[in-house]
Amino acid sequence: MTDSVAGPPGPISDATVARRPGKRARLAAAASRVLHERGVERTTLADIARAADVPVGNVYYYFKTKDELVQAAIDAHAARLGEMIAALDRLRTPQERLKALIGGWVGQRDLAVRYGCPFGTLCSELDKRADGLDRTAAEVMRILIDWAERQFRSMGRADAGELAVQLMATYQGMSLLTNTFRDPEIMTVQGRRLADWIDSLG
Amino acid sequence: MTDSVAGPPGPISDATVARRPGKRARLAAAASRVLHERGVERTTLADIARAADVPVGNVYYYFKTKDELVQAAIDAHAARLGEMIAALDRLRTPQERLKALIGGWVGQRDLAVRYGCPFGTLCSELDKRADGLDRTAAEVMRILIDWAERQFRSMGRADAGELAVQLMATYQGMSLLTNTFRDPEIMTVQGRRLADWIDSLG
Amino acid sequence: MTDSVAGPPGPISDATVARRPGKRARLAAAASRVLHERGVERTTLADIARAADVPVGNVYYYFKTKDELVQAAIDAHAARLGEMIAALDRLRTPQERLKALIGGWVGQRDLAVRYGCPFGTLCSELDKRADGLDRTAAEVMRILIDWAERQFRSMGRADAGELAVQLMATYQGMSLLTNTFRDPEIMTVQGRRLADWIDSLG
Amino acid sequence: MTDSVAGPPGPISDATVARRPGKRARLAAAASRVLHERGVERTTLADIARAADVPVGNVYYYFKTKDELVQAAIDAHAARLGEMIAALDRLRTPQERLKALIGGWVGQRDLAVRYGCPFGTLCSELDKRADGLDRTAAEVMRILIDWAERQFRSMGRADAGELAVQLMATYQGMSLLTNTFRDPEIMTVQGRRLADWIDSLG
DNA sequence: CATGAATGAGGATTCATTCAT
DNA sequence: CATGAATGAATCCTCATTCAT
Repeated sequence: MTDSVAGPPGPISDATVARRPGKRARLAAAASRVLHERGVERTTLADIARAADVPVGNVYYYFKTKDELVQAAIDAHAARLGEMIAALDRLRTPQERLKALIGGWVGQRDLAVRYGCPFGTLCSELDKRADGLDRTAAEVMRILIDWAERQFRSMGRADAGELAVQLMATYQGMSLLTNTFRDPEIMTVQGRRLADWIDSLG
Repeated sequence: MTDSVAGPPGPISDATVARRPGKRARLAAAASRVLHERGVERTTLADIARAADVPVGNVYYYFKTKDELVQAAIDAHAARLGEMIAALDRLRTPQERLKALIGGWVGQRDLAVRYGCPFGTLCSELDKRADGLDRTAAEVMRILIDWAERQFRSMGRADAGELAVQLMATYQGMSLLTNTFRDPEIMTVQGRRLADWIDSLG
Repeated sequence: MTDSVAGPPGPISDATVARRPGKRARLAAAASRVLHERGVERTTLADIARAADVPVGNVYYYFKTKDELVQAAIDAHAARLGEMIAALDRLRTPQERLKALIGGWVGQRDLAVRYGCPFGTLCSELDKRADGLDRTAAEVMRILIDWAERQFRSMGRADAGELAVQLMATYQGMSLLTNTFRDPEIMTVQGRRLADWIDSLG
Repeated sequence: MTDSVAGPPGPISDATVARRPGKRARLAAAASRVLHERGVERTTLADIARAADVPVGNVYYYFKTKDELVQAAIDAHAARLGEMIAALDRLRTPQERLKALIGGWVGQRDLAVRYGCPFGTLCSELDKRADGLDRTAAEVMRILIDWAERQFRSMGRADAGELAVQLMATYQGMSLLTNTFRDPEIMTVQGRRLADWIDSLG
């Protein structure tokens, strides 16, 4: 999953990397950002190429279709998610970890105001497409829910699965409302309520 | 707001309605449905015309642009929302009303599985567009939040506003997850949790 | 030629005229004006119908095609031209008549600034069309040139025909430049030069 | 001004020109010709593409809108005008230069018969459009008037400006009448009269 | 006669994808 | 490997003209 955002296809030699450092990664990163900002359907390949400072015709050397670029963006999200989880796991208690997660969400409230949750909006749009990208996106979403479930479980909650879904649902919903009403306060207030809720679970 | 889904343009006489019963309304209804199913960007005017069984060229007699059709779909949502609220208001206590609202959401879980919340996905997509449709959609979303706030207030809650946002956010998020994971159980389970939460508020 | 702007088709009874006084004439007048302002190709039947305050569907009772409306506008020009010539003919000398003609042109300079010569722009556009309307327009243009030729002839000029063409050409050209540069002064200055030229011819 | 008819977009290298010799220029030339023949409004992009032997979809690689194609046609006129003026300036006296200009007009009388003055008809049509193309066209028209004014001034005429406008107006008008009456003789006769007039100015 | 409504043939424009060098 | 250029299928929208009542 992280492989596909690492380098060009084929045997990765130092020479290749030296010649074109991270052109593929740049495209994946640009795709991730632009797809969030403009939405999947409104984003053209030219948009992504421009954002990555890669000539349009060259994009197809790295990604054969637009779908593959979307897939790369999903993978980029997965990679970032992995890093985030690794960082959270360094904290002591599950409560701390969950509240740190929530804190991260609230910290990104300005992005939510403008474009909503980077991954939620993606899932929402991908559902309308015939390709199987929505399944891949679901898998990535599942990673975080499973992680949260583990936290709730280690807090001794028998309904850990339901709590994890509730946490993620509330986050997705508050991101959507924050975006709809262009109001960062929604993130702040609901984030605080979520943290209190975590504390109340014992 | 209901006007635009009622009849053809110009003065609406009985004769007119008798001659062409609800072609405009049919288009608005079709727009509402198809936009939900396929998403705003992927829906073509031909799609809507076909769904309403109206020749493509004729659509423009009723709606001058695609945007106006989207607006009509928003208005249709607003109208349905108005009816729903009127029905809910016939119930005795705010708790009953809120739980009836939640029950309605859960009852529509199969739709959520396939396409997500009809209005949330619309808001999410409209945000990416330059036109002002997202503002109109926000107003409609506001209506239900304000209604919920009134219920919480009449339950004596000082934090009624925050509770209303939380309720709506959770609904939006659980719809999104239901859609993403194609799992109606999410609606059932989270709906039950929401109802319990209402009861717990006293 | 004037007949076609007078009344509805079929036997013209007083009753008919009384019922719908000048609806056809109103359409012809509106066509004449709007075609000048917007140009033939950019003018829609709806534009003309609106300007004449006649329902769109009703236009076809009076004019079966857009071409017929253009023809009616040409006829309206011819009618006005006839009246103008009749008025000019009441003046004493050919010099007076020609200079009155020029004075009339200069008096309409604000219209020329905005839209050019009503008839010249029409001739110019009609030439690009496959229909025979350009021939009709040419006939109308010929009327005024012939009239001018008669004036020059009665001034004793053997080259009356050439002078008439020169007069009309200069008028058409100064109208075009006035319109292109949006400068009414061009009409005033060149009008004065034309008048001086008339005087210089003896 | 000549730039836009020179080559494809982006930095113009010899290699580029070698690879695709003048496709953009071909489109501009085709636009210039077809717009004159059919008029701006009646010319479709497909017409121009066909005349340039370029696939329709490819036109947009060179010109983002139809307006840009019109602009390119204007620029092509400006370029030709520049060449013509350069050639005229090689003649000895202003009288010779002006009469050579008139001679050129008369030499193109067959084109005038069929379609009118290439630039005058353009100015006439562009005036009806909301875009700013009419202003650009006016600038090009101004170039020739200013040049003529310089000739009249170097002939010692204090009213050089008025004379220049008169010259251009007469040309525009005689082109229009030539086109309207489909009579090349008008160009010949009025051209001779213009030449005589130049001589009479001393 | 009157008129709101219907119809379908274009026309401009966009864009994912492919190709030639 | 790189890249400007090419391609054609869609899509939104307009409008003259016709129709039903």
